[in-house]
Amino acid sequence: MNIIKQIENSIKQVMTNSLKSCIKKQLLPDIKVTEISIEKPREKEHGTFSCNLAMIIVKQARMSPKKISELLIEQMDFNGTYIEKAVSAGPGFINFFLKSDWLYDNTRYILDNKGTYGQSDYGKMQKVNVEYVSANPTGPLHMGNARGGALGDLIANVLDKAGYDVHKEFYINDAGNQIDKFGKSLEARYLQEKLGEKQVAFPEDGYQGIDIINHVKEYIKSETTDLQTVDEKLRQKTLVKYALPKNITAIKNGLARYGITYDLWFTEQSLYDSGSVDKMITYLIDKGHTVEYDDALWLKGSVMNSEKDEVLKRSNGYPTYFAADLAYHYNKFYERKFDRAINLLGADHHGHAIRMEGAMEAIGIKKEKLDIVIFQLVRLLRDGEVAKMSKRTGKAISLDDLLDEVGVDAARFFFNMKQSGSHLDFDLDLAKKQTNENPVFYVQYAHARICSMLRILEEDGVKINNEEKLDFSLLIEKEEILLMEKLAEYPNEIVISANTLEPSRMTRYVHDVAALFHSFYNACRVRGIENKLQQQRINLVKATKVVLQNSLELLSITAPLKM
RNA sequence: GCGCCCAUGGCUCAAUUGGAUAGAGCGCUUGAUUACGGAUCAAGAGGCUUCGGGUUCGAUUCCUGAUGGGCGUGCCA
Repeated sequence: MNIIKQIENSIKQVMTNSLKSCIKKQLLPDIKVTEISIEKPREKEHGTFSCNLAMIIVKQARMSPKKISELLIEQMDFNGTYIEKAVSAGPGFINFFLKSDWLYDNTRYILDNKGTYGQSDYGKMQKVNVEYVSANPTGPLHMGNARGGALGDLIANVLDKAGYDVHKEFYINDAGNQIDKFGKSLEARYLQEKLGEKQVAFPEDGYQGIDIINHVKEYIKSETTDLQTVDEKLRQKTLVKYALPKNITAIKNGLARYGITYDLWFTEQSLYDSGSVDKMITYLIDKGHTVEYDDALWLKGSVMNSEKDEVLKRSNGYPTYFAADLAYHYNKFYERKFDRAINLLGADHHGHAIRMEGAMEAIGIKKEKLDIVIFQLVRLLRDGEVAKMSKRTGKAISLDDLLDEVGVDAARFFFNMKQSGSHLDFDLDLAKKQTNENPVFYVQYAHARICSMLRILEEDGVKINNEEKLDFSLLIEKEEILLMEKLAEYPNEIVISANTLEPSRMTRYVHDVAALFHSFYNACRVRGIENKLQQQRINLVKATKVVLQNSLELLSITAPLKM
């Protein structure tokens, strides 16, 4: 149940009926309305919900919005709703004030449902494929992957709770050019180990990372056959076959530590093995979407709204990453029948994203079915300065380094504090601080405080499991009402996040819940008060705990019992 | 050059996707505990939403121009 949506619908119904009645009584001309929108006003004095219908139909009604709103209100019938009154305000808004029952009912609902509170059927079990991180397996995970991971995982979680059938996927780029490069880099390091560093040139565009050298050293320790004498191709292939699975395992372990697991690790190579890439290319040729020049096969720019053509098959006969990615998307939509696909990409890939979106129609997929979420790049800050290198390893800071330094909870929270479109400065010092400056601790403290409160009450001999007939009618303090209102917003926050694919609002939401709880805590005592009120407050505290737990779980952040 | 993204108090970000008096956190100032965890709370100061022009009942939001920044513009992925 999503009580906000439910009430919005009931208000829409009231508005529609009232409009009909106005027209019937010829108070208003026959007005056509396509969509009535209900909003949540910023100001408390403007009610719990408001509607701007009167202002929208000004032209059709040929009347002042103020007058229209008054007519509409006169014809309203609130029977069977939570509405207490409707008031015309400002330029012509109609503000709705609700009876407190809606909050009491919802709080009861939270305790009846606990872990499933927040779940809705908004998505109607549409099959959605969410692909994120998909890091190059030629090296360790970097900060872009870390942000994409936290964001993608939260998007997947939010869609799941909003009632979509979500599949989480990692696309392993284990074919093509960069694997060649990986092999050549390994080979060069191998020969350098064997013959001396100066004797063998390292490829100009090779992978410089120390992890390549480590792979080779380990390989030499365990090697049975000396690769110096074998054929170049076989040597590279052998080294790749040794090192690539190790890298993939490291990525899997790193992400698992980060709290991310996938339904499927899809390999690019499988698209070649099954002939899907060739089929894709043939299909595009048949459709007349391609053109040949400079010994290469190109996808026409015109079919993807681009000025430039895009290479599908290189002059050396190898298909490009772009061709494989088209085959991959064909696979998602046609072979696995997803209704929707969501890809997360760093801003450094937005060129690819635009071309992919453009090319969807060319392979027979409606472009609305593919959502590419571009997130801006990350800067790490330490002592107010940009931090590029890890202090410990001297290399670029990897996900593992970050988790060692600030922990999973802080990383997950910080990467989701900002909208994907904005650049993100990750303050390492702040993430480590165990003070009120750090929002993660603020939120977790609220949860720990609730736990310790309930523990103490129990030690006092107070019954804290009194959920048979839940009554909240004594909760009338401002702090109690505000807290209950915030708890009621939870399911809708999830729906909005799923809808916009912008779930950073969830970190703000959980922070708000914590803040309102702390206010409540300071204003309303629970311990040592009259029994009836005490029971109601205990149950409010427990409902708060449920919402904190659920939203922290959504973010993959722990909800500590004490700190 | 062209394309995409961004610009909001000192700092980091919001603004229900076009709504009412632009909100939070940090920092700053003042105050609160013989009581459930002071890792908390209450209050205050701080804004020409980068700058022009346009669209309309109404613009931080949409269009357009300028300025400043990030990224892209490969037979890389």
